[in-house]
Amino acid sequence: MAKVLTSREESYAQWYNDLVLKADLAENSAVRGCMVIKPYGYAIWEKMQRVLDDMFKETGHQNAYFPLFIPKSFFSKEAAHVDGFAKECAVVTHYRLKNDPDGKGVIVDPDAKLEEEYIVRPTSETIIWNTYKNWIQSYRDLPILVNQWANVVRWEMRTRLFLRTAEFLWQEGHTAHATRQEAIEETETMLKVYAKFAEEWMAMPVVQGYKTANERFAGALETLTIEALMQDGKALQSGTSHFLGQNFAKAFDVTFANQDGKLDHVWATSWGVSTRLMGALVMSHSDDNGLVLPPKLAPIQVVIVPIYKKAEELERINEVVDGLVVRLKSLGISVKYDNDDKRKPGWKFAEYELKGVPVRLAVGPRDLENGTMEVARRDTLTKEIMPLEGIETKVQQLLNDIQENIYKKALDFRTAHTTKVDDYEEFKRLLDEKGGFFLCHWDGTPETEERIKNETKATIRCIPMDAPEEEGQCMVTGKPSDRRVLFARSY
RNA sequence: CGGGGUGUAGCGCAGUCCGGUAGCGCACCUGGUUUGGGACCAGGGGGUCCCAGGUUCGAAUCCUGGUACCCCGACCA
Repeated sequence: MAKVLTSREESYAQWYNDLVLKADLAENSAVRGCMVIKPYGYAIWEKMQRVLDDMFKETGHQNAYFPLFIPKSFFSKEAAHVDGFAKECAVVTHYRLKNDPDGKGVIVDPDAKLEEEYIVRPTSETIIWNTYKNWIQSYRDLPILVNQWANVVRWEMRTRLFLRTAEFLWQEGHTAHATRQEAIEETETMLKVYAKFAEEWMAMPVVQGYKTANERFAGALETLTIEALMQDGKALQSGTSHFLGQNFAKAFDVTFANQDGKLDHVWATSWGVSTRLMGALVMSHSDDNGLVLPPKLAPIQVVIVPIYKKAEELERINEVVDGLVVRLKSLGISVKYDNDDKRKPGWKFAEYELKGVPVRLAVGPRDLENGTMEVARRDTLTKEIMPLEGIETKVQQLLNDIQENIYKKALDFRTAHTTKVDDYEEFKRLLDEKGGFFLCHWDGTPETEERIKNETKATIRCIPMDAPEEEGQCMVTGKPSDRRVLFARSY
């Protein structure tokens, strides 16, 4: 087969880029740092959205929509929040263009300068809390459980398709609660939703944990995260859920009367996942032949390719396949019958492999004679001949097997690349030689964390939720530590 | 924002050192033979050589300035 991708070994970054482009997921646009998500890539995102949206609804949330533009003054009300985002905000200063008096084209009309500039939202906490202020008077108005699907803009220095783009699509949940406890529970619930989505739909194992103070969201008291391990041994933060305490309520003066009639500030959370998940999906499972998609998120789960010489043969194949398509669809399987005469079987095989279609069925004259089909699975690249009779249930089972298998494969990889290390020199050595996750003792100080980051480029991805208590000594300072934390180099 | 690289047909590239009027592969169009892992043969169409200025009889090629994108770093989801 013609190699269309750079191999992972040759250059992981180039492989990723080639794959996103060649599998028709996305491409760079005329706008610096902004991508075009192509129909096939967007179809995957839509599946992600649908599943997540259902999960949000099941946990009691409703969707709403807030403005793209945020008055600069709103933005600056929460000090930590400003610090976190100020350096990467796009700003709208004018509202009109006019013809260039000196010639061709248009210029910004200097007479149309805005009284107050708008920030293009990098996240919506400020506009939302300014709004919630009007929605909340009493404990009876709480909780507010709202999510929005939106685009946001963060003017990044360096961008990579899906992993970091100047504009990206995401969802942001913003909730308001009467008690601290309830808000904390919400934060945890939503992290669990993300973890479940990552593992059961994306087939991507994640570590759930707490961010250290350094890595926390700007304005949060606690940030929970799911961290996934990519095939090149780097971590990818794949979703975050923040306990915001009363910070935004105080900044925007959002109070409510509790059951005792006393005024209190509202407790807040926010949580989000973005199109970055697309990058995570690509880097979790794919190989040098192309994309490998989990069946549960694949836009096309089964593709059927006819093999024929004459038009009469195709007609006979069509008859057989048409019935099968109906049976597969009735099982809820998304199937594409590609009997396009302009492409040949070999071309189609390669194309659907590149695009990560989990199962491919091929039917030719031999199969018509024998009452069989050739069944090929993308994850293992294996093929077998199966009887046509009852093949739809076999295919359904196969899709489940593939979903499980790629999860297991990713989990095995993570297990093999998660190392307990107690010695700092060994940590540095293994970080270069092996990569992956490292479980190490840390003295809990931002200074030590910073030092490790500067010296090794590894950061604390999280303090895992399930980390067992374990007496130990910080690998750098030797000071006491009561549990191991998760280190890695990351995207 | 620093370092490196690249802009030539829809895509991938050669040609640039050493100036002479643009080429290869894929894709596309026509016809035929093909079709169980990216088919083959024959014919054909397609270019402001990133932009602007300069040098020259003549610039894809040399000079000056600009611009866009990619990769590596610092910053971040």
